[in-house]
Amino acid sequence: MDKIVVENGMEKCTSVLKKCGLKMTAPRLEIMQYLNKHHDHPTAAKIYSELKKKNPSLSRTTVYNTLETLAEHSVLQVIFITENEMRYDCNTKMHHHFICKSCGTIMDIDVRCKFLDEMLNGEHEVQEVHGYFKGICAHCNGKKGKRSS
Amino acid sequence: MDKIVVENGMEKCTSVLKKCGLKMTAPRLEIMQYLNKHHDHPTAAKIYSELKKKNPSLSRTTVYNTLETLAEHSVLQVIFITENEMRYDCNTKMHHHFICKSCGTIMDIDVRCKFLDEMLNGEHEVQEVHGYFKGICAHCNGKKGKRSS
DNA sequence: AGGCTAATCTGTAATCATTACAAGTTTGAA
DNA sequence: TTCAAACTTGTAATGATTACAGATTAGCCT
Repeated sequence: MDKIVVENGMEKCTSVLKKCGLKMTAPRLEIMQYLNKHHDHPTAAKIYSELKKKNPSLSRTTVYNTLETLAEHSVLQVIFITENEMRYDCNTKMHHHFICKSCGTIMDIDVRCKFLDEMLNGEHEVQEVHGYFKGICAHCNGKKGKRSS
Repeated sequence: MDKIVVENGMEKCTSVLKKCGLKMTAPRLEIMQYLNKHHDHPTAAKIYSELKKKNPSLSRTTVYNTLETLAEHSVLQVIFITENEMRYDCNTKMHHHFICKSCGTIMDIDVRCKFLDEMLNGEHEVQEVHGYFKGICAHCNGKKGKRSS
């Protein structure tokens, strides 16, 4: 495998791995970097095919293993918004998503509704909040709305 | 296949099918009835295995086809809250779900947040809203909360 | 710097939910 | 009753994900 090259901006990734007690490996750094650069909530297949180009020895299994490991350490979030495939998001704050049924863009939506605190705290112990919306985004609607990265 | 038996409470199902321009068949009635009776958001596999007991000629494919057809006609809703499997809900009103990480119970949660109208209307065209929460339900927490069916 | 060991990576094969397809069956209308 | 379209059925295919076992490596220790 290629030697690990610490590119600009990769320091954050290495410190995250150290904090988690995980070894610093090329696949991990590459996957973390990819997710930091691409906020389009890619699938494992997309990540694999993109990274495979630069690192042909990369294994599909490694991508799955790495994503699972990083998710376990809360370095990234798994979301289910399209059928039968996991998507990954390095934004680990509680937030919702909006998928455009026309172009497929998946956007983050910050949501902080009172109902969560009011209705659920004290009764259920909420540990994760996920939400998703489907429709046609402003961009596809021809309106002036801007599309997220 | 067995003759279609219109049991008590099945009239609603037959009228729904008629309204949708769908033919009245045993699998459809059985699946609709099952979902009307069981609000635990079953998977296709669960529905299949349960209905197979009474109707051994039932095909897995039929269950999938029927669920897809009914979803297309908005007779039921597909939700993704557990990994890699679809779950079905005959409650077609916009609502969210809460899954207990301990017992697996999936509960409906009515949500009507202003943010939807305020933040999205006029820019994105929202057609579907889904949301889900994960945590430990009141029942598993030993609190007095009641569990939905 | 060199050696060691647990952690990690890799490729192949298995799993599991879902879908495709083609042939047989049935509903509902004429 | 007849018929065509709609529907059901079983088998085979698909595609994402996981299991597994052997090869490799990061990071600690000396």
